[in-house]
Amino acid sequence: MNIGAVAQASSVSAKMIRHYESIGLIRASSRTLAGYRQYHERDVHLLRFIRRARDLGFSLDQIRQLLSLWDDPERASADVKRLAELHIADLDARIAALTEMRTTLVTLANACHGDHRPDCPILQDLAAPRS
Amino acid sequence: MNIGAVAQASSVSAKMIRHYESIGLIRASSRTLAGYRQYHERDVHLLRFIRRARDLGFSLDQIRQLLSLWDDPERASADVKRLAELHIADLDARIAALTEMRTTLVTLANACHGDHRPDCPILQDLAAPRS
DNA sequence: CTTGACCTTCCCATCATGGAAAGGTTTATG
DNA sequence: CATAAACCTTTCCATGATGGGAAGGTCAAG
Repeated sequence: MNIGAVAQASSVSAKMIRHYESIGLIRASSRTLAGYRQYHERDVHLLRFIRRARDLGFSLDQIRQLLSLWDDPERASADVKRLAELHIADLDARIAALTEMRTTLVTLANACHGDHRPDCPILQDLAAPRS
Repeated sequence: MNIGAVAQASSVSAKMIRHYESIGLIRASSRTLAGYRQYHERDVHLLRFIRRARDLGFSLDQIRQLLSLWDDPERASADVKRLAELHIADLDARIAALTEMRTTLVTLANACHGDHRPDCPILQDLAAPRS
């Protein structure tokens, strides 16, 4: 399989496959005489794993750890769970930060009459000195 | 005031003040003979405005628009409100995406016994082909 | 044999921020 | 006055994950 075929099969762009190779997240594939990368079915599995982990918000560094656990038949599920829980805590923090922004903004937007008048609590809040 | 003093007073780093100047978000300040940037109290207000908007998650591009509305005594509050509501929608989308990741991960983590055994639903899910 | 669809590498851009280097200025202190 | 500390200046580089595009080589079908 050429890179385009694996890309399509794994939903990871060719661009990203090359990038993952360059940063050592995946091993360099073999090449044809012309220098084309050659892939196999197991590479599709690997890339799908990566893609799925990305979709769950894991960073490439975390994925690196997940992959090494995936590869290790001796792994303890506790190690995987710990990684997942760290990531959940991270998601929680981000969600909380965004939610706080949202709450403040909604309050401000509700206070803004939103008509032709220049008077606006949103701008007033932005301009107010914080204590 | 030198840049360090404004930075402290506005909670915007000197680095960022120079950057905002370079991208035209704020106007270039006057300089001393030695080339030091000179700022005044109103610059502190401006930078605090920017900082506050950043804290609320507005992008620099959105802040550019907010600033031009702030500067415009003829603005309609509706214009500000519209910007805020667009941003709220954006926050909602991001919160929803993160929450979905979180939900999935929590389910997986709960299913993982998290002990010494290698057996792990989290890795199984990551490795499973998506339909 | 040409055309189009692949592939290659390399460079650049995003977004907001920070680090560090190499050098000039100002201020306080011995 | 000399020197050191604490400023300031510009310029280059890095982050994280991704994409765009250029310039050029390869392969398969018409």
